[in-house]
Amino acid sequence: MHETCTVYNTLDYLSKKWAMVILFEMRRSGDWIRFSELHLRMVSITPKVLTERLKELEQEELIEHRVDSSEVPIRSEYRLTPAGFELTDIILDIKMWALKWKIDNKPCEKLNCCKCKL
Amino acid sequence: MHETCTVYNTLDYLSKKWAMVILFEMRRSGDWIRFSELHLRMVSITPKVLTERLKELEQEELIEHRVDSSEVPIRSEYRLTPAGFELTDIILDIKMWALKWKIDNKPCEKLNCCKCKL
DNA sequence: GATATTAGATTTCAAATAGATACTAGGCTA
DNA sequence: TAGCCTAGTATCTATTTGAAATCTAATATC
Repeated sequence: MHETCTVYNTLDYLSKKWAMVILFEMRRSGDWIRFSELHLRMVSITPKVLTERLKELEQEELIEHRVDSSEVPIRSEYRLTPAGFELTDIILDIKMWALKWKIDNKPCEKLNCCKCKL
Repeated sequence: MHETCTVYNTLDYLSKKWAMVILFEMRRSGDWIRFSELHLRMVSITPKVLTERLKELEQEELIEHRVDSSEVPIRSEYRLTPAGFELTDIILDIKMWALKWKIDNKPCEKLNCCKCKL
C-alpha cells in the first residue's frame, strides 16, 4: 500500500488518538457543542490534544467551528458537517461489530456513553 | 465517554498506527500471508511495528497466526479471523466514504492498492 | 570449516506524538 | 480587589513510532 492510497491517507488522520472518539461524542451530543462541554464528556483527553484534533478535523472538513466573541465568556462551538456525520455511521458500525464479536455493552461507570442507543 | 466504553476500548487498539491498514492489506491478499509478503506490500512500515501490531491483532482475535518450523526458512503466516474479516468490511466503508466526500481514487504510484476493486 | 543466505523478527537510539500540569486573557461577579 | 469562567497555550515528561543495524537458526555455497 502506497502513501497516495485513499485508505492510507484517510486512516492517517482518522487513526490518530481520540479522533474518532471525538466525532462519536459530537454525534451523541447533537448540534453545536462547546469546547468545554466536549472536554467534560471525555474526561481523560487533555485540552492540548482536544484542540489539536479539532483543528485537524476542521481542516479535513469533518467538523465546522464558529466563535461568538460578543458573548461573555466567549462561546466557541463545533459540530459535524454532513461528511463528518456520515462517518459517525461507520464508527457506529465499529461499535456494533465490537458488540457482536468482542465485548458486552457494559454501561460506563461515570458517564453515560454506553447506555446510549447509539 | 469513559474508559469502560465499548467504542473507547475498541478504538484504542484499532486506532493505533497501521492497525487498520494491515487488516485491509490482509483482506486484499486473501488467505494466509507471510510476514515478509505483508511487509513488501506496505513498504513504509518497519518490521518492529509490524510485529507489534500483528501480536496485538492476534491477541484481539482479529487475525490468527501459524508457524511451520519444518520448512526452511521458517514459514510464519497470518490471516483474518471471521471477526477480522467482518471488520475489513467497515474499513472498506471508510474507503467508500473517502471516495464520496474527500478525494478521487487515484491509483497508487508504485504498488497496486487503489486500483483494486476493494 | 567458514561464510552467505533467507525469513522473521529484536535491539538500540532518535524523532514524533500524547499526557500532566500550570498558566493566560478578558470580562464578570462577590 | 480577589476570584471565576471559557477557551485555549506553554512547558515539560512519558509513551509511541521510526530508522537502521543486528540476531537466530537452518541450510547452501565456497
